[in-house]
Amino acid sequence: MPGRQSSIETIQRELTAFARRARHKASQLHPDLSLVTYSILDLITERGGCRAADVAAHFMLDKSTVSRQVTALEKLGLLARETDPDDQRGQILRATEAGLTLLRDANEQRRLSFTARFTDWSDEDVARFADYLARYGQEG
Amino acid sequence: MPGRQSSIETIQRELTAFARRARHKASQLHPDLSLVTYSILDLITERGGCRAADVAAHFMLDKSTVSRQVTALEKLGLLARETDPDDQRGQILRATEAGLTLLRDANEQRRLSFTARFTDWSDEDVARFADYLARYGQEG
DNA sequence: CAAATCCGTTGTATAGTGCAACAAATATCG
DNA sequence: CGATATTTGTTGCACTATACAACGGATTTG
Repeated sequence: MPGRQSSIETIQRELTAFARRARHKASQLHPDLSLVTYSILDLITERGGCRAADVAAHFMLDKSTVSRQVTALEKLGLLARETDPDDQRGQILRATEAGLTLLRDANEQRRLSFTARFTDWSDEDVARFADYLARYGQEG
Repeated sequence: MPGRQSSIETIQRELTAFARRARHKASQLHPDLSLVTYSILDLITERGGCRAADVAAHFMLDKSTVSRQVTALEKLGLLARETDPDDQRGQILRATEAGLTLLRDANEQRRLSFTARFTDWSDEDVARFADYLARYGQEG
């Protein structure tokens, strides 16, 4: 029996290892979208349009960082901004058609890559693993 | 019933979210060691001394990156290099006493931080989560 | 209305990273 | 054995992601 403390160490080690590799893999998976731009595009799409400040808060990024990433996405034609009619300070960010297409494609490639990793796993194990991760993510 | 595909999407999303935040948190946790330098110090200690090429391979980093991180760790007095007597091209990297002390301290802080996150979890759930993560990490 | 606050941009600095070129040591093969 | 290839690490260069600070415009608050 491994014991709780040793299990926690395993979790820590494995999650850290994953984090270290994530950017590398993300860029390999889809060269046009970094982990961050992908995440931004995904968030604003999921929310049906949101503001840069929301993105910054959600990802714990500085607003200047978000501003630059958004500018980059806009230059690539993947995202459009419009001034919020209710508050002229803010902008509402939305993915363009091209952005949505790319996002769908990126999601699909990521899905395939992840799916390949779970070929040996039973449906039950996949479901439980997902539950644990969701629970972990929620608590922090 | 969520279904296998949707579980895989959850896993993907949660792991991605974790990766995004990991560096940020790591630097908050211990300002002297970044996620990468911490990982390098940990690896060479766990292996009882190893070479820069091994580090690069293990973390999928370019050798130049490792070279610079190792230089930085050496300048901080956390790590020492000695030429490998069996192969004068290579160097054997080892943590110094100061490096070991800092590593132990960083590990302890990380342990506390992780432990706090699992206060609501049963021992069984923690153990299963660790098993899943280890299994996931092994297959890639 | 004046002051404080919020939103986004831009200037500046830093860390992390990869690629390419290189030098030295070692391995391989004719 | 000797020429060539490979491995190991360093350095120059470029680029991305990031934070912090200063700013200008818009809105809220007192």
